[in-house]
Amino acid sequence: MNDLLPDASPRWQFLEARVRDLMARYGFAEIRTPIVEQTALFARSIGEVTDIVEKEMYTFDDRNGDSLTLRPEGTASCVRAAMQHGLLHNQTQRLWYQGPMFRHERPQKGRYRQFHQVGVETYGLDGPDIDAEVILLSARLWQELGLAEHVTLELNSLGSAEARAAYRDTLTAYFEQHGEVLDDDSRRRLTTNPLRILDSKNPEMAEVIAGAPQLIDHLDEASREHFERLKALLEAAGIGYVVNPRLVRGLDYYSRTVFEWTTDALGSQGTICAGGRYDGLVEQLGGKPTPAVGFAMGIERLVLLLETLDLVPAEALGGCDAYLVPMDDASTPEALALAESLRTALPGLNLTLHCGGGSFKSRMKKADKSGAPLAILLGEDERADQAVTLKFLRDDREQQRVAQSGLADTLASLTEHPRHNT
RNA sequence: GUGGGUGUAGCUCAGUGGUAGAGCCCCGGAUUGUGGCUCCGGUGGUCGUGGGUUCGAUCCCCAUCAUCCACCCCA
Repeated sequence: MNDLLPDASPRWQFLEARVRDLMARYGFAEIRTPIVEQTALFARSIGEVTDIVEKEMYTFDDRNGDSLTLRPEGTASCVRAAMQHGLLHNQTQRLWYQGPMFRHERPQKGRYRQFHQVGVETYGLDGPDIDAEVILLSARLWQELGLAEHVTLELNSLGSAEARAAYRDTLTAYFEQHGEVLDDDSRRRLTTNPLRILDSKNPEMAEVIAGAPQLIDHLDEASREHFERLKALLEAAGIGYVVNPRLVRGLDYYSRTVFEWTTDALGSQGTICAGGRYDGLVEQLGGKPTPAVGFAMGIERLVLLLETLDLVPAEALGGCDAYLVPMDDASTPEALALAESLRTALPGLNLTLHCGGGSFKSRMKKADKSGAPLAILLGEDERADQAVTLKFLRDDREQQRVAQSGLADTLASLTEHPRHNT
C-alpha cells in the first residue's frame, strides 16, 4: 500500500478534474459503490480460475461470518448495484466510477496493491456505436491530456461466449498436439486460459504459436459483423487502431469487443486503459440478459505517464497567491482578521497566513518557501496607519505601503482574481 | 506465486567487526522590521525488524517486513 503525499496530489486532482468534466460532456453519470462486497460476487463475475480470484483478493470474514472482499475491480459492483436498484429495468445506463481497488500482487512500477481506477459502464446498448462512443471518450481524454501521440489503441474481438468457448476447445486441442514444445507456464495455461498461450514471449514457442488457429477466423457471424462495423466507425471518426488477434482480456466476463490503450513510456506496465464488451455478465449475476460495454483506466499509471512526459500544466499545480506575515506576535490578531476579510472579498485568492511565530527572518523565509509571488507584511508601523506593506517576492519591484481598506482591490488587480461583490 | 537489487538523519547517499558521517532540508546568528546569495553555529539516527555468531554487530549469518526492477498477471 502506498501513500499519496502532498506534492503529488495536484497532479491527481488535475487528472480527476479533467475526467469528471469529460464524463459530464459525454452524458455519463457517476456511481459510487462500497469498496467491500460479498466475496461470491467477484468469484462469479471475474471467474473462479482467474489469478485475481485465485490468489489476489483481500478476503476476510466479517462479524456475521460472511465472506467479504475488498473490490479488485469495479464492474462487478456496478452491475450488482444497478441490478439491485432497478437501473437496468427496461432502460439504458451510461455510468462512470472512480476509486480504489485492491489486489494482492507483488508491487512494482505502475502497480500497487491499492490502486485507483476510473471506469465507465454502459448497459442496455448492444450496437457497435456505443463501443465506438466509449473508445472515443477515452481517445478524447488522451487528446486533452496531451498523451495522444504516446498511446496506441489495440483492438480485438473475442466473439460470442459460445464462439469463444468453441475456439478455446479448438486451441486447447491444437496445443495439446504440440505439448512437447510448451513451456511450464503454457502447460498451466492449457487448463486456465489457453488464449494466453498466444501471448507468450518464449521464442521457442513462436513457430507453434504462429501456426495456431486464429480467434478472428472462429468468430460467429454476428460478432464478425459487429467488429467490422466498429472498425468502420472508428475509421470514420479518425481514430487509429491496431487489430491485435492475441489481445485477450484476463477477466472471464468479456465477449466480442476488447480493447487496450498502451504506451511504451512506462516500462513493463504499458496498459493504461482496457475494456470491452461483457454482454453475458448481467445475466450471469442473476439479471435479465443485458448488453454491456465499458473500460477501466489506471490512475497511478496515468499520473506517472503525465509526470514522465511533463504534461501537467504549471497552473494545475496550484500554489499560494499571497503570504500574510504578522511581523510580531502583537500583530497576529489583526493579521488573522485581515486574512479573513480578504478571503471574503476575494474567494479566488489562495492566501496563506503565517502561523507558528519565529523570528522575522524565519517568517520571511516561510513566505519565500510558500512560492507566493507576494508577501503582505503587517507590523507595528502598519497597524498604526491601518496599512500593510506589499513586498514582491519574485519581481524586481519596490515594495509599497497600501491602506488596508484598499488592499482587496489592489490584490484583485495584482493577482487577477475578480473581486467578490457583496 | 517466482527471480534479483536496496533498506544508515526529514530527503539523497557515504562508511567501518571496537562509542555514527556528508550534502540538502530545518532552527539560530552575522543583518533590532525584510526572503532568495554568502559565512558561522546548532537540532536531528535504538544504522528496517527479530534472532544467531562474537568479548563486542550498523557491518558477518539466518529469518522477516518494506521498497524497487523483472517474470507471472493486470489498470
